[in-house]
Amino acid sequence: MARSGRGRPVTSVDVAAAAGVSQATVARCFTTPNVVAPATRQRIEAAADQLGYVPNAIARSLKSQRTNIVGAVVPAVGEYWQNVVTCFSRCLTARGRQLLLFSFLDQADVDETLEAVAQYRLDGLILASANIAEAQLSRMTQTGLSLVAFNHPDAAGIVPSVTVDNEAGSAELARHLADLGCTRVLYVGGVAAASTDRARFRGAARTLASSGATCNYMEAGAFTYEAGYKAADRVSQLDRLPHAIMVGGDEVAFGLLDGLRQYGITAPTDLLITGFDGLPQASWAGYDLTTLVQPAEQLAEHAVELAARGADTPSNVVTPSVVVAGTLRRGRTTHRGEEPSAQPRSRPGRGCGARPRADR
Amino acid sequence: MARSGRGRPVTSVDVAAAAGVSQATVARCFTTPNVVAPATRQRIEAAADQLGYVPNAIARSLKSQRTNIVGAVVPAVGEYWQNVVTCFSRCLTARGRQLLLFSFLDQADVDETLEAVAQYRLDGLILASANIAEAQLSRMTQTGLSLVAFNHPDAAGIVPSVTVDNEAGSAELARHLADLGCTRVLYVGGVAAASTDRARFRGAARTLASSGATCNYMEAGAFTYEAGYKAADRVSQLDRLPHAIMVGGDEVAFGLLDGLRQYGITAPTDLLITGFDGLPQASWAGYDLTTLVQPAEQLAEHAVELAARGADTPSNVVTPSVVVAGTLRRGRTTHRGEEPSAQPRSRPGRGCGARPRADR
DNA sequence: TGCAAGGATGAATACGTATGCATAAGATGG
DNA sequence: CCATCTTATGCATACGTATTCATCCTTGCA
Repeated sequence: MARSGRGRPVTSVDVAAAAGVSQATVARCFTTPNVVAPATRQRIEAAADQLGYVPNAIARSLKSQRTNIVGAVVPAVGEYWQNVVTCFSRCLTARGRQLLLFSFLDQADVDETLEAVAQYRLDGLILASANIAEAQLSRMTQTGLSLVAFNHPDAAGIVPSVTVDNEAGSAELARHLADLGCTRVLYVGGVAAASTDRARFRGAARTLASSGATCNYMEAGAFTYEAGYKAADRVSQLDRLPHAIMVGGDEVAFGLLDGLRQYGITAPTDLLITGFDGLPQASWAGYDLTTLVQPAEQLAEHAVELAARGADTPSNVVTPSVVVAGTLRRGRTTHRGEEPSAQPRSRPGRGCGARPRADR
Repeated sequence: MARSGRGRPVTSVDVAAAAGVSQATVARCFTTPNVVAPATRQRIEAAADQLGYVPNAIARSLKSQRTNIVGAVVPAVGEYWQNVVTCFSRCLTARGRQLLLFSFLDQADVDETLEAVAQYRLDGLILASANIAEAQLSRMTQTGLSLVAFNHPDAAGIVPSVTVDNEAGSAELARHLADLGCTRVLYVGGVAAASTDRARFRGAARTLASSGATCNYMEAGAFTYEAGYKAADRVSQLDRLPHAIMVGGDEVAFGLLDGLRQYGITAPTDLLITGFDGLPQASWAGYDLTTLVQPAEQLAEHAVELAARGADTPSNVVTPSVVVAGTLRRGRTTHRGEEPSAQPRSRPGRGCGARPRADR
């Protein structure tokens, strides 16, 4: 963005003048280079280089009606979300798009945020939160930009949605516990109102019931470490400890583990513990948590794909919903028998899980 | 972004027609409402509401030459950065601006990224990385957009810079150790080439030397958990264990702690350990690490302030550099004497530290 | 009643690029 | 050698808003 002689930023007009061609040719040189003669192109590129010309994406967006920007509305709290944001950014950068990020603390801020979002004519918008109101979703559908709900199973019918298979994943964890002989299980959820939380509990309860095991529900109140830490108080006051505790999120599980330790309760000695998400820390030797690893990179890829697609595709195609299976990670917290292995496995690439295979 | 009758998105012209006024008046109604007559304004607002008109920020930006968007180039890895990004987003949203995020894995991608950045005429750009080349910084200075270096002490002379006081913070940690009687200290840095790493080691070495203590340097190789975990191998092979290990970053310290435990070495029994950054996990009961808490929110506030300011201010003012003091957090890892306190202090708001005071 | 001042609005233009249409020059074929 | 087709380029316009200038109407005051 060098300045031209008169202090104005350099535009394609300046380059055109310097190269002795019309502005239109300069524009073509940067969008469809193959339609301009090699000799001319060289002259233009030389002039552009010398003047320090940088195409103006704002003007380009105004004319072409596409910004090449995808927005993401994401909760401000939690390791899980921070990881997801990073994946979004990487996926978008990889396909030459930019990420406009909105992170909100309070659910109430979302309305305001969405209003601000609408002003920028984004190519797509990823709504990443398990408790955006369905009414709000329907309203956004009207606006014509391609929405994608991330990690919000209940939105599947309304807008294109991308989630891990919460119910199946939770069922897998439950089966793992049942196989280990657990018959009394406690499910510690994050926020009961979250659709992810409900789906995970459903999967656990269903599987355990079919094995003749019981599964009570307790709400931690948030998907945070502190919530888990505090939940430990209530757990310790139970008449009898359950055989196992399934926790709705890894971060909550960490808090619960640390909290229970204050009461002299440890896993796997006194009870077994599982998490959900597969955060990097789950692989850390300090916790070594059994959990369901979300293929974050793969999920992000799908979300970005759907969000960016909307820019080109007409809206007559049906809204697809993607559900990806997670992977069970067995850690020390459900490891009955000998002592923990001496060397925990190396941490799997920031918890991003398996990369999407090229052939499918 | 509802569509008008002919399928085109609704523009201020449509609203003007519906309200029986000119487009100019509609525009004024959304930018300087007080100059339009109350009655007219009401008519316009009604028409806008009914048509579902949303102002087009792209067009607005093209005309007004300011996008209201601030960019941030941030490393894709590490809890520390994820936390900072969240703070950026919050600060920007609070002042009605948006965050365009670029997260890079490989340092080599930065060049490419910066090129893409330049196309969007951002109001400001925050470069958050301790090892962006100085040559690159100088080059960016030419472009006229207001740059801010975040967490890159060495950039202070070239562009406006915002950092925690690395040297003083590290000195404070060192003094803490010296007071506890440590005379042989090992400094485990993340990346020796990073200017933050150098500043922190400088502060430690200087302070310890003046107390008659020694301070050797060891490079972990990265600011990650794994790097710390692997560094534990080398530490265990030392002839004599140091009295204390100062680690250049909390995440590295977590890895080191877990790694050392494999060798039966624990803190504070066998040696003392300090970190740097003040990540949320440092307060978790599982680690309870002594560290220097970076006032992330306050730092982000300053960075955003400087970046956003550039949009209005002429560039004749000198480039200021902000250095904010961190806060010492004493944890169990340097706690000589009785057993750990029963109830660790509650986690301080996502490690954002003290909020900026209103009165100063 | 007449005139000046001020307030509200409209007409016109600019921001920087992309693109349809027209045109000129060269290439190809009969 | 002319007709036709292809290729490269220029002209003009549109994208949607902000803003300057001019105009008209209202109001206050003499």
